[in-house]
Amino acid sequence: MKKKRTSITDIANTLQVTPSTVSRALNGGGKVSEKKRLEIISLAKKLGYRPNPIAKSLLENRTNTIGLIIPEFTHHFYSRMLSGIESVTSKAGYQLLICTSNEDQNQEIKSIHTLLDARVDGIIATISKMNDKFEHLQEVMDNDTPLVLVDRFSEEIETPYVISDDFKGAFSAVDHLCQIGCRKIMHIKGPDNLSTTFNRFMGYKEALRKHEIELDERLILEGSNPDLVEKIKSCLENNWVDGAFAYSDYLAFEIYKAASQLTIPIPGQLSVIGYADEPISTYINPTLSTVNQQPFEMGVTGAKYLLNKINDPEIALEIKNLETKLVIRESCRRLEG
Amino acid sequence: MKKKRTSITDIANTLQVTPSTVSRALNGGGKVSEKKRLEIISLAKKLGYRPNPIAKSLLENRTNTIGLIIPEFTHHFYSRMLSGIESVTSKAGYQLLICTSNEDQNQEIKSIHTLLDARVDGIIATISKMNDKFEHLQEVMDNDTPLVLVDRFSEEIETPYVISDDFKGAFSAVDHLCQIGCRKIMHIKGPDNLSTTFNRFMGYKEALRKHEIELDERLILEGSNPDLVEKIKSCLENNWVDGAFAYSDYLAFEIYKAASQLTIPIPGQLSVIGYADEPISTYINPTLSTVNQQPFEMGVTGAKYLLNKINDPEIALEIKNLETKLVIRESCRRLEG
DNA sequence: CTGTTAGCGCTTTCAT
DNA sequence: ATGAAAGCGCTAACAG
Repeated sequence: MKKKRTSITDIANTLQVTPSTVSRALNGGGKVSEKKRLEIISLAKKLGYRPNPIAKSLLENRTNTIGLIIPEFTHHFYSRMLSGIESVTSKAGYQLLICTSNEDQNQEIKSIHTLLDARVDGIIATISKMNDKFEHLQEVMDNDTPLVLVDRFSEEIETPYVISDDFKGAFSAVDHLCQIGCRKIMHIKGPDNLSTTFNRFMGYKEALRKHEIELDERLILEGSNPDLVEKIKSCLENNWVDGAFAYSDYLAFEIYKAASQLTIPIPGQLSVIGYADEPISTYINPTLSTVNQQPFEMGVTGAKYLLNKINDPEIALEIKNLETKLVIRESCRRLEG
Repeated sequence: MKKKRTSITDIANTLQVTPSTVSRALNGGGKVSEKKRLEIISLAKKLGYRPNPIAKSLLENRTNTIGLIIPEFTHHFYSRMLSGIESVTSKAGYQLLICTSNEDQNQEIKSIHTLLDARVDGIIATISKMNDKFEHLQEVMDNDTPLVLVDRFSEEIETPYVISDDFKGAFSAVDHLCQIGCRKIMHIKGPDNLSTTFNRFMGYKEALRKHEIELDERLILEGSNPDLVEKIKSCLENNWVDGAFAYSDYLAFEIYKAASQLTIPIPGQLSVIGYADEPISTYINPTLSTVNQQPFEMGVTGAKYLLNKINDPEIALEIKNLETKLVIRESCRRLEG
């Protein structure tokens, strides 16, 4: 059985005073005679007294806890975001209650209820890929629990967001490819239904438009395609491609595989840019150019905003579109001739 | 301001019964007339009643919360471990309160107190690299809060552990190098003070002994050395080396760099094995042989043990030494001639 | 079957 | 300056 911790009443009893007095002495606030104050404080220290935040929570209707829902832990992106969030919340004296959704909306709904039940003071969440229900998020808002959504955006739910400017990020990548002379630029799309997939595709198209390159439907591939590598190879073999922009660094790596199988040199014949600046991009050969989304900053920004909203619920609703950074590495080179 | 949630008393009042009755109706236990029971349940549903776990915690002196301390989020190893832990705890209806130590013992101490204050039902922790104080862990045990230490071991603290069998893991790696004909095997050590560093080094030595290879001090390098790559190069240049075992996959990658600078082919002239099976090992070229520590399993095992201990504090103290798996990839090849 | 009472640890009036 | 009392939401022991 868990040992009973010393409570304010224990101190009160041994000192022949009331709990109220002890509470006042410990919290500095009220008036207590200097003598008693010192007595109480020293006994508290001796007994290793630590206030029970649960009792306080019950009283104050706040828990000093932030709930967090992320799809999973293992992508570097989320780890970094988590670090960013943690760095802010821990400094502010908040604890983190973390749930994962595994990209499953039902689990997301369950997690929301868990967090709501736990009476967290606020929630930071990344909605799962497949999403068609929004009542649970509405529930959070109806409950006046501050909510900040990060990374993924949905038209359906009106709440503060911290997202990455995928449109500009993709645009800058493809714009770069064009500037170094690519004219036949492949794009590998991300999962359906994701705002990020859509926006990166839009950025791609806009960059082509700017450079007056006509969109070639044959060069738009679905990342979820089971024989993606074969599809890529067929594009490469037919010499349809001199540049590629992928939805993620992992999908860019698939391009590497295809190119390697056909012994097409990167960046000699093909320049490639990925997305997210995952660690993989610095390990593969040649090192991969990519778009950094600043996930740590995203976490920091989201957490700070949430804390502000907790302290001032009337704070203006904001949608922060974080700048991305184009990181050029070995996988891009100006086309000769 | 946060909206007041409907409480058991609210239901009691509107239905002209007492809170006890409502409690009984909702919890199934006691005897309540069928009629009232249905009335209460339906009203509870209508009002969206959700029990307040905080009140229950106060009463029962348990929180259904597990505290977790890890060095950081971004290493794949910890992410996987975290996933393993989460998969168990969430299924068992426990929440996770997560703190990071950033490998700083003072932060670790602070985190322990945070978790203890939060009255978590148990703690899973990976102690930080530099550690010379142990009172905080003792405090946890004195407080009768079940504690399981994972990944890193310390003689100083007697509690259940779930660790990876680093000795055997290292042994199997170096044994393999010997079997494919390596006789001059370099080792790059991990951080001082870490049980894992020590044990992997021991495994290395034992494998050499088994194959009657004399230890060559010149081939033992410190991973923390700022000009590690230069040191490695000097070993390679002098032709002292035909195999290498590194404390981590990242350190193994340093060997790749050195070899690449000297255009020494891997695995043609040099076989390399890393440790941990981090994602990097499948991305680099050639793909890196390594020792998989099964971090997910480690998390699962630690969490299960902790839950058992929470339910039965008298459970026998155990030190689980998880098996590792040698993963052979392209970076190893039998030496010709 | 249902109400009363008490209490988990703490804070906050309101008296004294 | 201090004590008494009430209450946060819930459960459990005890009376009816």
